Amino acid sequence: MSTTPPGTPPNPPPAPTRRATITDVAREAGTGKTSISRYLNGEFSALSPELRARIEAAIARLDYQPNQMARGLKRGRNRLIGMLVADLTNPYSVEVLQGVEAACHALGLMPLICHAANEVEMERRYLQLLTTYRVEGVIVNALGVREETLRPVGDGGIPAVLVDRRVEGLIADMVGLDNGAAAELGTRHLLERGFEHIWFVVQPFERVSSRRLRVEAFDRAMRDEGRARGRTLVLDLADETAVERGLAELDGAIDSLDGAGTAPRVALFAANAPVALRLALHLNARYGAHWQSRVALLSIDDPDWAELAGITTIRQPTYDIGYRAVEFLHERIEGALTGARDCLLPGELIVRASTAR
Amino acid sequence: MSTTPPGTPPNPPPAPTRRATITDVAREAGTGKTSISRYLNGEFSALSPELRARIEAAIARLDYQPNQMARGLKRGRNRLIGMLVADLTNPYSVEVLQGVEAACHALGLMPLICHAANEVEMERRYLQLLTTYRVEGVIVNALGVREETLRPVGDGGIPAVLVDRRVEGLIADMVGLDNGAAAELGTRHLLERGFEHIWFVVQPFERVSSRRLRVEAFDRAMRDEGRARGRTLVLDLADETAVERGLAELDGAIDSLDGAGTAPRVALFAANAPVALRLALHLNARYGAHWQSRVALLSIDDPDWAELAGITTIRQPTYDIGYRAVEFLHERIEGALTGARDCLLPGELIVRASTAR
DNA sequence: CTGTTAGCGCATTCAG
DNA sequence: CTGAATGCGCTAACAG
Repeated sequence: MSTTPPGTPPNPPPAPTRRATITDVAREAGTGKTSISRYLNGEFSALSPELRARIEAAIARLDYQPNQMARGLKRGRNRLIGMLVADLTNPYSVEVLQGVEAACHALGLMPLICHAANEVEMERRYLQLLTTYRVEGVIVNALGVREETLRPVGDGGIPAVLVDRRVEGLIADMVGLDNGAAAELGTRHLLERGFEHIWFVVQPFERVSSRRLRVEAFDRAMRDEGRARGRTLVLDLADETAVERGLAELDGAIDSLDGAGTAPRVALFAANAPVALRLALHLNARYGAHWQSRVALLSIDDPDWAELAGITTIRQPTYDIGYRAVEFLHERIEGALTGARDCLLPGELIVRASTAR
Repeated sequence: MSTTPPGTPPNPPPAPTRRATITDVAREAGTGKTSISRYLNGEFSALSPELRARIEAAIARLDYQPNQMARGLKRGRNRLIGMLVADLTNPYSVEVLQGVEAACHALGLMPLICHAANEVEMERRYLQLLTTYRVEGVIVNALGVREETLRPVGDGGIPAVLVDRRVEGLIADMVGLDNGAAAELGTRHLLERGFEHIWFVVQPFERVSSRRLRVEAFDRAMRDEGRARGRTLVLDLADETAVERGLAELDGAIDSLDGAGTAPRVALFAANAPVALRLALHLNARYGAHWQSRVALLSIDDPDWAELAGITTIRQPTYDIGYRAVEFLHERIEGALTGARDCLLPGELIVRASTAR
C-alpha cells in the first residue's frame, strides 16, 4: 500500500539495499538538495505547492528517511541524551525511566539508555561512549564515584543532571526524593504505632548521598523521640557472607525481644526495595510465612510485591523524578546558565498490614 | 585558547567549549589528519614510533575523543543496534537486557534501548527513529503487530531478530523459551502432584505467539492425561473490569471445589509473571495470607517475589536469550545469508511450597 | 521561490 | 612511512 504514486504498479519498492539519500530524492524530484532539506525542515513557505508535491511524491516513492547522523554532524546537535542507570534491576530505575521517556518524547529528545549494572567500570565505559556519540546531555543515576569517571560531565563538560544521588565534587542539577522528609515520615509512623525497637537497614552509604541522608534523618528522628531504641544495620548486598553476618545479628535481637503471642515490638525500616526484599526473604525463611507476626517491615520504595507481602512502604514519585530530570536537562541544553538547582519531591506513605495495628 | 601551542605549561585545557576535532589534533601534533586517523584505527605499523608518540601526546593534551557520528557517516556503519522492548516493567525484559548488554559489550556493539511501554504507537515511533539513526540491526520484543510498524525491518530491510515472540508475516531469526516444552513441563508437574482442576491463566494470546504456544501445549498435555480437568482463563490485564469478571469466575470454581481442610485440589498455572502477580494479589485479598492452602500457583517466569510467596515457577534462561539474540544479529550484520533460524531454550522448573506436597 | 557552494568530522584512495 | 585530496548525507549561507 504505502504511497505508490498514481499511475505506477502498486508493488512496494524492491527492498532498496542502499537507503535513499537526499541526493537521490533531489534527482527523483528533479530539483536540488536544498529544496529537499527545506521540505524536511518544514520551511514550506519557501516552496511552491507544485514543488512541494513533487518532493512529497519522490520521498514516498523512494521511502526516504533522512539520516539523523548526518544531520547531527552538520547541525552540531543530534537530539540525543544519555540516561545512565546504575541498576535496572531495581524497579525504581524502571519507573524513573518511564518519566524520562515521556519527557523526552514531549521535548523531541531521544534517550540512550545505558545500564551500568552496578559496575563502576561499566559506568565509565558508557559515559565515555556517550561522549563520543556527542549526546547533548546526560541524566546520571550514578554509582557514586567522581574521579575520572564523571570528568567529562557537569561543570564545563556536557550538561548533566543527577538523579537520586549527588556526586561528590560534581556541581550539577539534581532531582530526587526528599530523603530527609521520607525517612522521618517512616520513622514517625513506626514510633506512632508503638514499636519499641526499630532497625534501620541500609546498604553501605558512604558513597551514596541518598542513603546517607536517609540514615541521618532516621537517627535524628529517633533521637528526638527518646523512648524507643533505634539501631542501624548496614547490609552490603553484594557480599553474601557479610549479609548473613548482619542478618544473624538481627535474628538475635528479634529472638531476644519476642513477646510471645503479642503484637511485634520490633520493626525493620528498609532503606530501599532491594534491602526490603532481602530482609523479607530471610525472615520468611527463618520464621515461616507468619514472620510478620514477629517483625514489622517498612520500606522506602514501593515494589509490586509490597502489596502481596502486606508491607508498609513510602512510595517515591518516580515518574515525576524522571520527567523533571529531563526538563532540567533540557533547559541546560537550551543554554540556561543558572547555578545548580535541586528538586526534592515528597514520598507518600502507604500503610499496609505490617504496621497496621 | 584551546590549542595550547607546544612549549606551554602542561595545564589541562580549561574545559574546551568546543570539542577538539581530528584537525585540531593533526595541527597540534604537526602532522596530517590521515596519520591521526591511522592512529585511531590502530594501524601502528604505518606510523613511526616518533610520530606515534607525538600523536599520543597531542590527543592527551586536547582530551580528544573521536566523533562516532562522523566515523559512522563515513564508514557506513556505526556499531549501533536497536533493542526494542515491549515492557520494561516485566522483569523478564530486564533480564534479557542484561544478556544483550553483555553480548554487545563483547562484540563492540552499542545497544540503543527503546521502551514501547506496551503501546503500539510507541513501538512504531521508536522503530522509525532507530531507522533514521541507521542502526545496523534491531532486536525486537514486539507487541505483535506487523503491518506498517515492522515494515522497515527483517527481510530486505535492516537485520532483525525476534525475542520471545514471532511476528506474523515477518521472516527473521527468533530466540526465546521453548514454550511448548515449558508449558508441558509445568502441566505434568501439576498432574503428578495430583491436582484435579487446573486453570491455565493467560493474557489475550491471539497476537502473541509465545502465549499461544503455551496455551496449546497446556491443552495438549491435559488432553493426553485425561483424568484431571483443565480450563483456560484469559485475563486482559489492561482491562480492569474484564479482569475482575475473570477472577470472579475463578473464585466461583475455587469455592465450589473447596475440600475443607485438605490439601488444595485446584492449581493455577500462570502463563507469565504479570499474570501470576495479578492472581496472587487477588487471592491474597480474597482468602488472606493463607490463600496457598486453598489454591496452588505455578508460573512461567521467576520474578524475585516468587521465592517470597513460595510459588513454583519455570525460570526462563533470560540471560542466554538476550546473549544469543545479539549473536544471531551480529552474524546477520556481518553478512550471514542463512534462512531464518530459531533458537529455543529450555526452561527450568523450580518447585516451591505451593506445589510441594 | 530556487539552486549552487561550502563545509560538519572523519576514513580512504592515491601519490609521494 | 606519510600526507593531500575526495566525499559520506546533510544544512546553511549565498546568490539568482
